[in-house]
This record gives sequence, structure tokens and C-alpha cells, in this order.
Amino acid sequence: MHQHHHELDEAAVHSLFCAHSLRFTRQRFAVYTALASEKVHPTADQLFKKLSRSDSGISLATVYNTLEALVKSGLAQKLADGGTSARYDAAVDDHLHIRDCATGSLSDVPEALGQKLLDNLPQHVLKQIEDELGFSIGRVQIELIGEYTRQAVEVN
Amino acid sequence: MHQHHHELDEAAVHSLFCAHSLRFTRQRFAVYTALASEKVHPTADQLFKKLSRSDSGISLATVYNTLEALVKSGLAQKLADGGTSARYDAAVDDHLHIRDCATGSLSDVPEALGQKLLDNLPQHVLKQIEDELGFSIGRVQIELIGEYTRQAVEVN
DNA sequence: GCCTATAATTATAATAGTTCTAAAACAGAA
DNA sequence: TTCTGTTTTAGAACTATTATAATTATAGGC
Ligand SMILES: [Mn+2]
Ligand SMILES: [Mn+2]
Ligand SMILES: [Zn+2]
Ligand SMILES: [Zn+2]
Repeated sequence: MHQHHHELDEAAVHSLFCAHSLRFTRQRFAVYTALASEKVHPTADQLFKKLSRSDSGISLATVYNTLEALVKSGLAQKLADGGTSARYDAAVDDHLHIRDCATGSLSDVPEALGQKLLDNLPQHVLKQIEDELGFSIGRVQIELIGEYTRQAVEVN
Repeated sequence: MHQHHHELDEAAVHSLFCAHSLRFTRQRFAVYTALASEKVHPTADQLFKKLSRSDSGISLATVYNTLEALVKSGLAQKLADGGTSARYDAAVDDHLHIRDCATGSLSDVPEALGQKLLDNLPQHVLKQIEDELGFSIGRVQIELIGEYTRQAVEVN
């Protein structure tokens, strides 16, 4: 389930971290809430700059460390940018991404639409691939690549 | 159409480059044939090392330059590795990739199987996404993420 | 509320991958 | 063959990320 846009108070994040065996620190709280409040999929550096602006004197190394910890404990995922840097996503469920060729930006397909596509994948073909290749498919990652034909509501 | 494993002589590559408005050089020939003969999806550095070993005294900068030229002219595609570096693929058609969680390796789903899945995507859902988001889908990029349950025939 | 063990943070250095620079070599057209 | 724009090249520069090692903070037991 997507967690973009939810309000996260300190207590909620504390117990979330606790449930994932992650120590609670001021810095991790800041990074996680900054990430979870993003509509887009920020780079480590973008998060660092955002956090530097707002307050806390958090270091870039900690942003990297925290993101790695979040990913390892299943509270975030790391996405490959088309370019040189990695992007992070506080939504850890299966969901589709859209890549706008024109800008290179990466955004989400709305939950319902994306789920509909995932639910209508031809299961028999996936099964056949698993059987023929001796491979167990854990996740089908889909990216729709193309261009906006009218102004997107929000593009990064 | 996949071009892995095809034999490529100098004349064939010459006319291929010509058709794509790419000058023919010894180095580009070497990079392109090295890439096209790979069953896996090599990094720039892997290609450089392979070429250094075999002969030609080609420079790393040229490997990068050539790969960029190939991608720009549609003779190769650049794939995002999960990690830090980019991978290249001489197959420019739509095709599915498999990522082995255990090793991080990226390999191809056989043409026929992959096409079968692409042909059986729910077109009405794709259409709905295009309509609702005002986005024109040029390509659906799919990656199957999981683990081999028996020994894969060839893994990098 | 303190103490302590352990883990996280930080500044900084190091590394890895890629791109830039500017000079020399080359391809292809005439 | 000559000419011109393109490509190649070594090396420097740059960007993203990871490692190091000293400092600081957290969580839990008292
Ligand atoms: Mn960065
Ligand atoms: Mn490299
Ligand atoms: Zn997302
Ligand atoms: Zn491929």
C-alpha cells in the first residue's frame, strides 16, 4: 500500500521503526518523513538538501546510511534512475512507474490503475516462464516509458 | 529482434553503421561486435577489459563514447543496473529481463516467451492509463525479479 | 534517573563510474 | 591526395557513493 502523503507523527514512526528492528533517531525520523512525504522519488542528495534547508544539520553520510537501513529493513525501496544516481521510494508495495522520456522523471501510476494491470497479467505465461527457466518470480517490475500528451498534474 | 550470438563481419557492420549514419571505425567495430556477441549485458568497463585483453589498444573513453553513439543511433540500449553502473544491450527490441536476486545478474527472457507475455498484456488497462494520465506509452519495460530454483544454464 | 553496551552519526578521505578537455589521428568526400 | 569535420586518446575533472575512525546517542538494565 502506498504511504505517500500520509501524515507521520513521531510516535507512529517510532513504533514503525520498532516493528522493523530499527533504532529510532532524530536523523532517521527526519529522513524517513522527508522521503515518505515526497510525491516523487528523490535522490539521496535531494533529500540531503531538503533536510539541510529545513533544519537539522544532518550529514550526507547519514542520509546514505539511513536510506540503506530503510531499504534493508523493508521500509523503502531503491530504484534505478535512468542516469547516474539512485532514487528512493517509501512505497514498498508492488507498483508501476512512469518514466517521462522528455524529462527523465519517474513517477507513480495511481495505485488502483497499477493494481488493475498487475492483476491482469497473463498468469499462465508467467508460470510458463518459471517452469521453462527454472526461475521463481517474486516480483514483476513494470515501467511505462513514454511521453505526456497533455500537461501532467505534477512532474518532477 | 535479438541480435545476440549472430556472427558479424566487417562488411555487415559497415553497412549497419552506414544505415544509422555512424562512421565506421576500427574501435566502433570492436565495441559493437564485443557487445553483440555477449549473452549477458556488460558494463562499459567489462567491455573495455574484454577488448584490452583481446587486442586493440582501445581506450576506456572510446568505449564510453562509442556506447553513447550506439545508443543515440538506436543500435544499442542502456540498461540500469541495480547497482552503480550502467549495462548495455545490443538487442534494441522490446524484451523482458530477469534479475536474479541471489547474484544481481541481469539476463534475457527468451524471445518467444517474452513476446508471448508482451502480447498478452491487458491492452484495455494500458489504454485506460494513457487516457487517465494523458500519457502516451511508447514502451512497457518489464523485469522479472526472483531467484533460480535450479541451476540456470548461463548466469553472469 | 543513571550507566553501560552497542549502534548511529559525522567529517573526511577514498573509491568507482562517468564525462570533459584539448591535442593528435583518422574517415570519407571531393 | 588533399581537406575538413569527426573520432580517438590520455589524463584530468567531476559526481555519486562507500569506507574510516573518532564522537555521540539510543535503549535497556539497574
Ligand atoms: Mn549524491
Ligand atoms: Mn568504470
Ligand atoms: Zn513509487
Ligand atoms: Zn537483453
